Amino acid sequence: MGGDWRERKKARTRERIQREALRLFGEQGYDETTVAAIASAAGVSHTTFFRYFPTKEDVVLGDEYDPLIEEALRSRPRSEDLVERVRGAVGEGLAAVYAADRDALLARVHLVLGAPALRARLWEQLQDTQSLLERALADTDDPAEVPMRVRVVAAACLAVLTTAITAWNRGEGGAELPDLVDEAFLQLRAELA
Amino acid sequence: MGGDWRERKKARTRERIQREALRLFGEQGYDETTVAAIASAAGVSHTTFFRYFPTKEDVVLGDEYDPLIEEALRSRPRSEDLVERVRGAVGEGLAAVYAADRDALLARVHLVLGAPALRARLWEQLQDTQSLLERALADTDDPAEVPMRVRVVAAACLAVLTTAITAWNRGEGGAELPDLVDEAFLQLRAELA
DNA sequence: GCGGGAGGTGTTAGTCGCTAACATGTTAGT
DNA sequence: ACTAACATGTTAGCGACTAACACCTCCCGC
Repeated sequence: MGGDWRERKKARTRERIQREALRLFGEQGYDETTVAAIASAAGVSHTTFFRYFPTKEDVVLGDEYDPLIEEALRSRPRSEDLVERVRGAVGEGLAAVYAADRDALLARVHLVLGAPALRARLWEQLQDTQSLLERALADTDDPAEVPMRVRVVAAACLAVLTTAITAWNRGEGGAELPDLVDEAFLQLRAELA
Repeated sequence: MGGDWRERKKARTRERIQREALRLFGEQGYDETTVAAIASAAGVSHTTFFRYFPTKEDVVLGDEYDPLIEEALRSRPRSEDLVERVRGAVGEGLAAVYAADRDALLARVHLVLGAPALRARLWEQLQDTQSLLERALADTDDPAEVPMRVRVVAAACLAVLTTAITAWNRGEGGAELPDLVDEAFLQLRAELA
C-alpha cells in the first residue's frame, strides 16, 4: 500500500498543473502563458513541471482517444468497405466522447487550433493516429507491410475528419461535430462517384 | 542601378547562408546544427542570419511551389471533376519541377520528413496550400465562402499527395514521384466506387 | 524505533532559438 | 564631401528545455 500514497500525490500534482495551465491558457492565451507562470500557479518549480509534462504542448495534447478508435476499428466486420470501417469506428468513438465531454472537447479544439505551436504538434500526433489506423486496417503490426491502398484511405479519412473538426471549430451554422463528420464523409463519396 | 549592387550582394549572402545551412544539416543533422554554427560558416553573425530567414526552419522550407499550382489550377477547364482538376494541376506542376530538380527535391524531402521540427512546419505550410486550393476551386477570394464540399476535396487531395511523397521518401521499389501520385489518386477513386 | 536507500523536489546554471537596442561602417544620392 | 539610408555586429535579454547537485520525505528491513 506504500506506493499508493505517492502515486495519488503525483496524480494530484499532475492534475493541479494541468488545471492551472488550462485556466491560464484560457485567460491569457497559450503563447502569453509562460511555463514558469504555470508552475508558480500550481505551487511547484518549473523543473517539476517538465518532470510531469515533457513539453509545454503536452499539457494540452493528450493522446487519450487513439486506443478507443483502435478497438472500435478492430471489432468492425471485415465485410465492410475500408472507408466505411473507418467512418463507423470514428463515429462510434466520437459519439461516446461527445456525449460525456462535448464542451470540454470544443474548448480544447479552440485552444489547439488557435495556437500555431499546438496545431503543429497536433499534426505530428495525427501522423501517429494515421499509422495506427493503417496497421489496424491492414491487420498487421509491421508498418512496412501496409499496402499503398490502405495508406491512401487512412490519409483521406483523417483529412475528412480534420476538415469536419475545423468546420466545427469555426462554428458556422452551429452544427454538431458528429453530423459534420457524417456530412464530410458523404461529400467525399459523392465527389468520387 | 545603384540599389542593384546591394540587392545582388544580399542575394549572394542569402544563398551562402542557405548553402552552408543545407550542407551542415546534411552532415550533422538538423537538430544538431545550431544557428550560430550556420552563421559562422557563412561568415555572418546570428542576427544577420535571422534578418535573412525569420526562423531556422525557413532555410529549408520555401513556399515556391504554391503560385505554380495555383496558376495550373485556374487554367484548367471547369468541366472537369474537382478531384480531376487538382490531379491535373498537381501533376502538371510536379512534372516541371521534377524534370529540373528531381535530386535536390528528394534530398529536401528526406531532410524535412526526417526532422520533426521541419515536418511540423510543413503541415502548417500545407494548410496554407490547402486554403489556396480551396479558393481556387471555389473561384472566390473569401475563405468563408468556400463550401464544405470543396474543403473536403482539397483536404483529401492533399492527403493523397502527402501519402505519395511519404512513399517516395521511403523509396521502396524505387518508384518515381509522379507515378506514385498518379497511383495514389487512382487508388482513392477505386476505393470509393 | 532507527538507519539507510529510493525517489520526488528545488536551486542553479547552462544551451538554443529568437528579439530588441544601440553603435558602427558602408553605400547612395545630392 | 556631406548626409541620409541601410546592412551588419555586439550585447543583452526572454522563454523552452536539460543537467547536476543537494535536500528532504517516505518506505523498508533490522
